[in-house]
Amino acid sequence: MVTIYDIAEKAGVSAMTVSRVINNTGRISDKTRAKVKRVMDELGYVPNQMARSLVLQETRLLFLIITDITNPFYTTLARGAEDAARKRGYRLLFGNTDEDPEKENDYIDAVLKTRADGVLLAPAGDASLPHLEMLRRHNVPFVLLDREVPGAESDVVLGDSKEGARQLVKQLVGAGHRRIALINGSRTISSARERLEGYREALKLNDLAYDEALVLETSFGPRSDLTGIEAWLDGMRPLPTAFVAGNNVLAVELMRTLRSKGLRVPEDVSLVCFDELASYAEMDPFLTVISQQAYQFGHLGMQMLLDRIQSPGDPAGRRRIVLPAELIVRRSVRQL
Amino acid sequence: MVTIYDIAEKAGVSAMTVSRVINNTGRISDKTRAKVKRVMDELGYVPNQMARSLVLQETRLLFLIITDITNPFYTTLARGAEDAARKRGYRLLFGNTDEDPEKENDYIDAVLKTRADGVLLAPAGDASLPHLEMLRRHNVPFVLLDREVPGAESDVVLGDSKEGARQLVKQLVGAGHRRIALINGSRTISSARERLEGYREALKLNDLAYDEALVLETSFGPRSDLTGIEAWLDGMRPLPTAFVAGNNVLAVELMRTLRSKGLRVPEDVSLVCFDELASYAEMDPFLTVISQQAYQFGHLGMQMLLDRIQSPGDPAGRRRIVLPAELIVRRSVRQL
DNA sequence: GATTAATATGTTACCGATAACTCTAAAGTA
DNA sequence: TACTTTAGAGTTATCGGTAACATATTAATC
Repeated sequence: MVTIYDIAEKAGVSAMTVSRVINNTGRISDKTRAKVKRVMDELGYVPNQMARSLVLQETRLLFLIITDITNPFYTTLARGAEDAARKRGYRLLFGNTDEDPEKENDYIDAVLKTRADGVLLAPAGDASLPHLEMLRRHNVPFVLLDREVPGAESDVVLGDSKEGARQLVKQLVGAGHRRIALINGSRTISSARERLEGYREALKLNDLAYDEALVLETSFGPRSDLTGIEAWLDGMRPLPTAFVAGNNVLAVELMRTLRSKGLRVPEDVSLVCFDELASYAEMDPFLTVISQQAYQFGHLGMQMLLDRIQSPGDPAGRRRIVLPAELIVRRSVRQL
Repeated sequence: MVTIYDIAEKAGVSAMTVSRVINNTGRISDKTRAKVKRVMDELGYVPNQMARSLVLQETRLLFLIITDITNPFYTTLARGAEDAARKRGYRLLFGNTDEDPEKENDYIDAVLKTRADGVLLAPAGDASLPHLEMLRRHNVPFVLLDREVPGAESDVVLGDSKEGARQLVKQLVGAGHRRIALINGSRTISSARERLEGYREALKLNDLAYDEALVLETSFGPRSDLTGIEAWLDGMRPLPTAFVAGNNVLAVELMRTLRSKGLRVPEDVSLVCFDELASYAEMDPFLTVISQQAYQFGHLGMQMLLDRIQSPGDPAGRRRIVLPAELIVRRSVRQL
């Protein structure tokens, strides 16, 4: 590997002069600068970022840790985060946890070892608290995305899950449904709790009883973790006329299972959910959903993070952004 | 930040002893080891990866550079690559180029600056050649995914695009179609060329004339780059009875445009394409596709890369893996 | 022409780790 | 007992950069 010392020797100057040319600092005569640059080109010099970071105590590296890289909500979010990071000269490392606190722990470890300047994290769940404490202990700024962690007073960008759930239920009730089921993620995840609560509130508001049998708590994905849907369906008699799914992955799995039982949506049962399925859903817009501004989650979150990083002394308290939920009515609800 | 020197001082040993405890090298008495470990825990020590890499000349960091992070083909591929990398103790950095050679150049630059141990690259196109030469010049092992670059003798994992295109056309011809259009990615991309060629071969084999007007060359995505579909459709008289799309993004865009013109698939026109749309496509399997083993692209590619990295002296020539194309027949082709 | 100021460059120390070598004391050997 | 091993540590140099200070020119000022 070519180093500044190689350049320095060949150009007949000191290493410091080369460093100055690279960083455009200090004063350098045009002649020297030209000579150094020529030698750099000749030898194909590329600065060693590690050596730089070591002395500068700054890596310009950020981590984005998400729970499911195949979920379009998160990839869209990732794009938003990446755009914002690039714009301000930071590089972004992605991590994928599959909602597994173990894997998340591995990534937190990587963050610390790498001395990343900050972290954008969609936490696996409440069990992420020790990880956040770890980050705080090591003074690594972080912003949570999509989910809160009780006990961690952190910056966070959330969707309005409770209101979203209310709207979905309201939509169903408006279409005449009275037996409405909910398939949801784990209660260890704040957004799942909020969605359940919104669902219950909306039921109460419409004088519908809450029936535990109509609620399935499973996982937000990835799909291999989704179990028990079939048994749940078989256990409900009579079958609900409508379903609310806590996210896109659940909606898909539920729909697949319904189909395997010969049940069609919306002819036989109605279905609404959180999140768009994919950009491909636009091909044949079908599901009535609460659409979340995935890109904004990443973009705003990244901006908050960079603000924290670039003004570390700023005493400003915790920042909490709640993005509104938008109901998009399509064709998956049948009017009873 | 806590360093080995802090540990050393507090434990009353030298920094080297601490290093030995961390890496489990050399000889250390149980007593000393225990003492050092205790101090490490107390102070919450985390090794500085950069300092380590600097002296070891190895980062255990790999880059995966893909062209579209919102395309499920690539996210599935990414998962395959990540799994393989984790298993062997490497960390993975993702980059997203949007098929833009400029952005790709930025990432190649990042690879070099970071001194990553290797790169897995889905090249933006033939214009990526200088980037590959750059990597070679700096002795960074790399493996290409999904696309070849003429002039670069590199390891590569490909799909059998030509055969895939042949099968798609054959399927259409078998259903009675004789006026078959192709919407494809840029000819600067090897897989687009192969798909075009397979399309032409299959036409010839079935005594159908090749008509340039029936072929649109646009982009494999992201969607904002897709233009000219509507004008192309309007220019074809009569309209083809069937379409082949060069990938999933194109299929979606085409379908959306067709729908906006009041044309339904398959009632009015038939459509087949490369790649699954998303895992969500399984919800309501509809499109007849050539399904590629996206996970395997990433997994095998990563294994090849790690093999290269871990036996650098190995003189073995270029390795080229071609994964077979599998036709999955569903409901998007109408029998004429 | 001597002094001061500005410009251009060099020297040294350090960031946080590890390799290679050295040293010391206790154990083993003849 | 004298000599060799060996276990368990320490010292020093180095990886590739940059900050801070020092120095040598050249130009400006009186």
